[in-house]
Amino acid sequence: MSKIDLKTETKILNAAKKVFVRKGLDGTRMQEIADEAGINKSLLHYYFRSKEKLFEAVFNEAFRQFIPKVSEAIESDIPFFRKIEIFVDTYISMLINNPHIPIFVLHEINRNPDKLISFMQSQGLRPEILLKSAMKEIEQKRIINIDPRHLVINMLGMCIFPFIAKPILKGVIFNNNEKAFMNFIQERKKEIPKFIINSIKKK
Amino acid sequence: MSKIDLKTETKILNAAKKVFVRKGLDGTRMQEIADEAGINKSLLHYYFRSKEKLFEAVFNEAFRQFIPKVSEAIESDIPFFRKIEIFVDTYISMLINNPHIPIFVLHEINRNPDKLISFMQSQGLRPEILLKSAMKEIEQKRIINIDPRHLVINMLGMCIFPFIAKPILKGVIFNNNEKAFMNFIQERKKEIPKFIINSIKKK
DNA sequence: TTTAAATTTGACCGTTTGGTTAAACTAATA
DNA sequence: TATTAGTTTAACCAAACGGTCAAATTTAAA
Repeated sequence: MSKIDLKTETKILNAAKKVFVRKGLDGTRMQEIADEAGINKSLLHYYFRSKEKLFEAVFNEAFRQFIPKVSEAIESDIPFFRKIEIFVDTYISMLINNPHIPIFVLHEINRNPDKLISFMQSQGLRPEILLKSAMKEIEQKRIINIDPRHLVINMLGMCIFPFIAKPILKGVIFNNNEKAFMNFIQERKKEIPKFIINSIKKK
Repeated sequence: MSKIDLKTETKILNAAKKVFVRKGLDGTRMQEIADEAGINKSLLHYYFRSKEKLFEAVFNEAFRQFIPKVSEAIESDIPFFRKIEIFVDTYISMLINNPHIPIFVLHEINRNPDKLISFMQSQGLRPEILLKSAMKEIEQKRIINIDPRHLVINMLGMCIFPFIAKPILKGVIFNNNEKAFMNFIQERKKEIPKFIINSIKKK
């Protein structure tokens, strides 16, 4: 099935994702989604009842991607430092493939925090896994004593921030050289784990 | 001069900032700004010609705040680790007072990256100060060998990220307890420098 | 082939939007 | 007081918006 023969519903979802992620809920015009999908505007309402409903379909998928799925690696019994390396590498790789997801999800979530709560519960979101994994490591005195919540948020911040601030960083530090910036992001797959492990390992 | 007697132009700017920062450029209605300022909508166009112009006035100030002013502390000859402590403490304090600035600036910058470049040049934005300060430290072998760009971005990410992801973190980690979350943010003023210094100090 | 259901279209609608305008009001100057 | 420039208001406008609808077209079952 070639890309041009995709089911209409799929074409709409793809187009909507592209436009919503680029322009946000308010900045998006239904007509623009229709154009992007190469279909009539009425079809949007035929398949999804309203702009809000279409947005939610797109947002839910984006949000699901944004929340790292780490259960497998983290719950296994590989060494803790290796888990950090895997997490960072996996998450940054995902962000490279979906560079606009963070700013999109975080912006919409800040605009409407209420929706988040119910949605998170509907997902099997289990952040305790990461935290508990770190706590066990502290108890066993294999890393220094650090609040695992700070540790996890530090890690997430270092992974995600460059994608949100990309235009600033690219402009200020890399003279708008896209290649140099992306190369820098690749480096971070190794730099971030190194930075974290350096900080929390026992001396 | 009481708050109620502020000049109209100031009232507009305050109201516009409040609404723009909360809802973004597209999500903001001129009428809502007028209501917030307690004036007639036409006055907005009397003082600022268009929505775009009014937005730019608000955005420029927000962006100025977002870019840390650190020249003084960083350029002085206090110890490098102390500089990190001052930077983080100062920046997080500013973010506590303006918690919506990051998501606002970063969202609008991603929507229109072009505007950024010319604007940054008009400002006396000098990121090299921070980078050079770190490089000197490395040359003198007082901290481990680390790319200063990663170091700076790590620091910024850890400071800013919690404010952008606040609804998620607050919901997932703190059961929507605002006080607990804000207390956690206060902790980070000390935790982040500790985390960084731990990572880059020579052993 | 006929028929009926599903899909797609263009024309249309009511509302909301940013923006305009002319008139009213205010305050300072002469 | 008369005049004038600066300020504020209500009424209004054209364009853009999300959404509807009936007709046209396609698809597939009978």
